[in-house]
Amino acid sequence: MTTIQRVADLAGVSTATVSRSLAGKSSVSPATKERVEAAAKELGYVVSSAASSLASGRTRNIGFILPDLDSWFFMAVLKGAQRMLADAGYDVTLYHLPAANGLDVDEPGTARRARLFDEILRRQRCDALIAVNLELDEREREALRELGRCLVGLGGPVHGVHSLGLDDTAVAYDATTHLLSLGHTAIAHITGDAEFERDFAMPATRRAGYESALAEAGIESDPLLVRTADFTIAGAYEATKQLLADPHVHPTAVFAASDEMAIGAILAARDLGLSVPEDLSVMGVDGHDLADFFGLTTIDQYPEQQGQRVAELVLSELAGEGVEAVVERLPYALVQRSSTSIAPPLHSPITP
Amino acid sequence: MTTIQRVADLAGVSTATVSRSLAGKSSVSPATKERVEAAAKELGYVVSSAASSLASGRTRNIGFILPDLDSWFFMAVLKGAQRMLADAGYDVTLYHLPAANGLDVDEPGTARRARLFDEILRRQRCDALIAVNLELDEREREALRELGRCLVGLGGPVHGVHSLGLDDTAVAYDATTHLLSLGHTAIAHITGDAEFERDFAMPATRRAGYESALAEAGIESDPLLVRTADFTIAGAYEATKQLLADPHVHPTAVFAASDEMAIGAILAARDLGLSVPEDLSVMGVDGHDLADFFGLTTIDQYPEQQGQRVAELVLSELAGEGVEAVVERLPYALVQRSSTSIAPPLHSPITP
DNA sequence: CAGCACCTTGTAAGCGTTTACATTGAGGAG
DNA sequence: CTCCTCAATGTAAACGCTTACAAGGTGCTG
Repeated sequence: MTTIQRVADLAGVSTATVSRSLAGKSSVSPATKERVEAAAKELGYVVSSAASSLASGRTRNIGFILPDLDSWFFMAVLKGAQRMLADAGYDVTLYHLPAANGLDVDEPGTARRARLFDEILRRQRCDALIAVNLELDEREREALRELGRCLVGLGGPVHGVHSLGLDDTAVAYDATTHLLSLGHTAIAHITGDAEFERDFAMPATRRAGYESALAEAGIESDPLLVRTADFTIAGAYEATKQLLADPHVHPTAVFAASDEMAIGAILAARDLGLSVPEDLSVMGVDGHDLADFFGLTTIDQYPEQQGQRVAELVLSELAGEGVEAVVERLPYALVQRSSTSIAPPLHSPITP
Repeated sequence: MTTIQRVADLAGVSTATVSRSLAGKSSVSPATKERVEAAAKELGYVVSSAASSLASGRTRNIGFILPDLDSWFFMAVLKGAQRMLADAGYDVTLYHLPAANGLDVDEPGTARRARLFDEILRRQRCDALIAVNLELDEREREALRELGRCLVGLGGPVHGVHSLGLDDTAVAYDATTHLLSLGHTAIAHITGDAEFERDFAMPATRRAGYESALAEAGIESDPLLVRTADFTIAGAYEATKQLLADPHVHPTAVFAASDEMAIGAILAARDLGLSVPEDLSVMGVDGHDLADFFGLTTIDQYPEQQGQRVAELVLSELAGEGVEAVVERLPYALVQRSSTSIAPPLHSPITP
């Protein structure tokens, strides 16, 4: 182990000067700094993060808490954040927060969740926490507050904390309005099931946006046109099949709450012999890698940039720059591709 | 901050005893242990990881190095590993290792890569490293060796290091043999481009397995039947379209090197008006979440279990149990679904 | 030329644990 | 009863760095 003492000896200065030098503090003469750097390089010296953390109270590590490791969206966000943080010299430690489904308190997921708040995060391994899409109960919120760490939420409106998020109502409103402007009136909505997704207010919010756009257009919203599924291709595929097979409704457009769901909808339509967009327009939300491939019209929310942005925010807060905005709305944009077009003349899409 | 001293005071013992107690060392009387635990709980004491690391040299943190954050496969592996490690009390820190494409040395990716080896990993933040699918050059290998940390590779055969991996030749051989056994003789192969994927020996290995199976069946392999693309749905989609449009070849089956590629192949076939499996059998490798949805016959390599397994290995090595196997072959299994069936009578699939 | 301000550097006191070693006391063997 | 062993605990020295504070110089001002 090459310690700071060795570097100090080689450079002929004290360890304090080495520390200051390497930390880029101003009060070191250029000549000394150069000598120190040369010595450090020669010895291949790198600070020990444990010692540094213990002495300074800073870890140069950011915790990234997310509800799922196998969702495309979260990974895109993580990617953006990781890159920015790494470039700033921060490591990223991953914490998986299983949904607390509230049903079964003794269930392992709940125990894991409690453990995260009671032990893991309290080990002081992180300077700051980024929490994606999570809704906390009061006890958990309190636990985080006690940590006294910088905490910023992305997506889920973490109460009383800096957070970034889409204006989900506006997003859904805009998407629906796009379909309305194409002449669609029977617009279905595929979204997540609010019951199951306790950690996740988004489905309800998006649905509200969808309904308000309809209302504004003077269209009464039909509960039969709203279907729920989990946020997967397969889930939406099933939901869409059922929707399209239902003789009581004849949607000419589907607004899905995520791109993966929208892809499921497209595949379902195809398998029922419907053409997209001739028989059915489909749009999603996200800006998924595959959106282009499927020609999917979508509301792009630039997930990778979201990650970057949240990282920036954390970095500037750590740098002591007072960040005022407690809630920041993220940008989004409608990207028009080939999965939406003007409404076909009214007919039952199942029997062309 | 509630320190160990406070706990010691409250329990009426020395800090040494508290430390021993909480670490579960044997030489503490049950009565004392109980008192210490009660005190710790009352004060909500949790050890400071920095102090503990500095004193003990152990970090309780594992580094997970991977070439990509947006590949389904890596995330599945990560998920399995993260869960197992978290349950063992370890945190997981993510390191992104951009491919060193060798072309442009000054390119930022290369700089980032160098930095990872020269600085980041040397900060001693991890007790062990798990490296997924990466090929190192000599300098990098040396850098890792110098770390003196436990290192295990998954996938990419990290030279001279414990590693887990599929027998890619056997996998491809078995897949191809499956198609042969269904009567196919014109079997195409969609795989990664070995040139571009410098960090990735797998495409070549799988291709070898594919060819050896053909050879064993007395079939001469036709270079026109082998197409390359990046490992994405979209890439394979294009490659498959070109393959199927090529008048010189008439494949009745496609073996794709990954499930995502296989899905691309299925979608391409559909878009050309071919039915899967009637006109074209398709199979992949991985065990993708979506394989079931697409009825994809595949060789499941249980990525999540791979993550668990690699985590287990690391944990037992850290526990000091001498692990002997330097290379461990991972299990896999053919899962037959509806995307493969017996070969159709010979004809050009493009003009039925 | 004294006095002052400021820049650079060194000194040394932590930071909160772990752990080698010393100490104490109890129980068992002889 | 003495001596030895061993279990349980305490003492105190690291662990490798950061940083408040002190000290020494330099150059300027008046």
